[in-house]
Amino acid sequence: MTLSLKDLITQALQDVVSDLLADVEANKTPSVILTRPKQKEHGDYAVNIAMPLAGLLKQNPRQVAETILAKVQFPDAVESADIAGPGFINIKLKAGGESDIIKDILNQAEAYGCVDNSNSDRVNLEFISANPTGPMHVGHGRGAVVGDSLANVMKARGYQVHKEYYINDAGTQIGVLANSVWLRMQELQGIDITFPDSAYPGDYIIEIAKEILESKNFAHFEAMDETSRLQELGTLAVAANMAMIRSDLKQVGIEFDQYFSEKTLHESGKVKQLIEKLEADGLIYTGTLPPPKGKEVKDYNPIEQRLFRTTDFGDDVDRPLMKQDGTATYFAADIAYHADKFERGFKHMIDIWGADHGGYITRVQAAMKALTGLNTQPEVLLVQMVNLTRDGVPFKMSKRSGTFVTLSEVVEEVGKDAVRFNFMTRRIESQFDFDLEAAKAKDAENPVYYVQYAHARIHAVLRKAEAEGIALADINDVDTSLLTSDEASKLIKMVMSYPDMLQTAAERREPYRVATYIMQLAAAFHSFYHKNRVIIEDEALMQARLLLLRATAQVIKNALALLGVSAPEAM
RNA sequence: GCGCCUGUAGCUCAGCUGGAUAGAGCAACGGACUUCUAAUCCGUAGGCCGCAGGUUCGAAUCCUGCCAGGCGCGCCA
Repeated sequence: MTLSLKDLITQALQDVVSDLLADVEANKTPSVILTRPKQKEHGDYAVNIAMPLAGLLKQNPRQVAETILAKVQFPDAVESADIAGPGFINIKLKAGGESDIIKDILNQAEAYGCVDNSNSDRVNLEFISANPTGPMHVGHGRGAVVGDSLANVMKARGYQVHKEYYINDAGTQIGVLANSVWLRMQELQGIDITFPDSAYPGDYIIEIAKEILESKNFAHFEAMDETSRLQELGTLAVAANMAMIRSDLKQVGIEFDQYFSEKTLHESGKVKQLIEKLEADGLIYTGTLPPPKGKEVKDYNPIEQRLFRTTDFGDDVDRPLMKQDGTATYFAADIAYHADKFERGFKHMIDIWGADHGGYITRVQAAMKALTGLNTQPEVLLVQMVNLTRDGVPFKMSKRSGTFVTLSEVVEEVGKDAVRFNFMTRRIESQFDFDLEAAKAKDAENPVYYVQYAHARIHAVLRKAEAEGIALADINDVDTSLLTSDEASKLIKMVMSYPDMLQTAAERREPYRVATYIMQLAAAFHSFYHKNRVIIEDEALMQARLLLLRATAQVIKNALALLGVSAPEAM
């Protein structure tokens, strides 16, 4: 891979900076960062390197900038470099200096923006992990879409990403599920039952009960003792729910590399072994936890139990790994799970959790630090809650009441593309207000149509050109330096910045940047479209514009693909 | 009480890890279709960047303290 013009300029400046600092005792050399100025008058690139340097060299910034400019050897494509304001260096490129890049875009096609790096560490990306006790709701959907897009973005930038779904198929909620199904089965047999508040009320439970009764008759379960009956029903119900979840996921275009069952951790003895190891390492002691803060605890009775010294590794309080009845806590299984990932060779783990699990981060990280000695494992991304409204009226989602809105329902109403794109338009740290009616509306409020329209519009122009018998010139014969209008320059800059944007999105785990970028790119195109007619008499300029359009369409398509959104050629 | 997240235009949100005059969309107002898709574009108006201090050449961005909202805080998962 050759260095881009931006890299060459950066390098040229960096060399001078190192040179200047050679005589000065500096702890670290400030790095040169080229930015795109907002104002056009400030040139194509701006560098602020003179400012931090001024302090180290004990000169004023403008003076430093002058020294730098006197020494630097810029590449030929640089037209001029001027000092401005408090000490910025504004760099102006020769006309068309960068426009050849759009040829690269077409040559690279689907690969534009991607890097190949098969030597990179493997990354385990765990997301969604919704309990297999019911269908996924829209809140899960946000995590799902964010996780899948992040995986795509990171893969594009050379990470080896392994997508994993952790199935919480052990624990009390499975017992509740099994019992709920059993009650519905009895009900279906005409037996009079009372359905307690503690059971899952959703209609899908009835569906599962029906399914089970179709494959095995009622007498089979009736004859069993309660424990084994609930065990078998739990297994069947989990399988049914997971099938439903997988189908929901397929509907939004998400597939996992691996579904990992919590139950297998218990059955294989991994959880037990983990506790034994921690005991052997002297990380567990007998103690009593203080009462929880904040809320009134009615009948708090202090219990002496075996506690894991997570506070030694940054946690707020030590954590129990075993319940009073001797079974493992969810936490114990979760550590075993993360330890298992580590053993499978993943030194790098990313977990995407809902905001309601925020309090869980420090203890898992503390536990993994204790087990592996690594400091930053795992990385946890918290996705804030989704607030559902219908025409502005809050819509509660609750599995208990059974009135929750499923992801599947929303996808059916709104469409996969709209759901996926909309969920990506905000940073994960901000809560998402999702209005069902607004999301259903196919109007300008839905940004996905805006960007898809840009793509379709380009293809309309290309179709028109074809219909008029205009042959696309060979890429190498097109003179891109003819693209000098303001709108063209902006559009070129946008398509050029795609790889940088992707890199930032991957490094910072911020896939929403892709969505924001596409909207900006689409805006730059629409603006160009209105001011620059493509199919015109001037053959050379027309070919240049056609090339730019093709490059733009390619970038929109590539970027949308990362978000799992289609790029229609006609709308 | 403690921890995490958030607070930017009437509304929904960006703001490229400290840069130059804080930007979009929606809503409001005014323009642009006999010409490649008006699901679009152009313009006008709209801002104590929650509040108060601090750090420095420079702060929406970093630090501290408040205020407001969300989430969480026993052997639930």
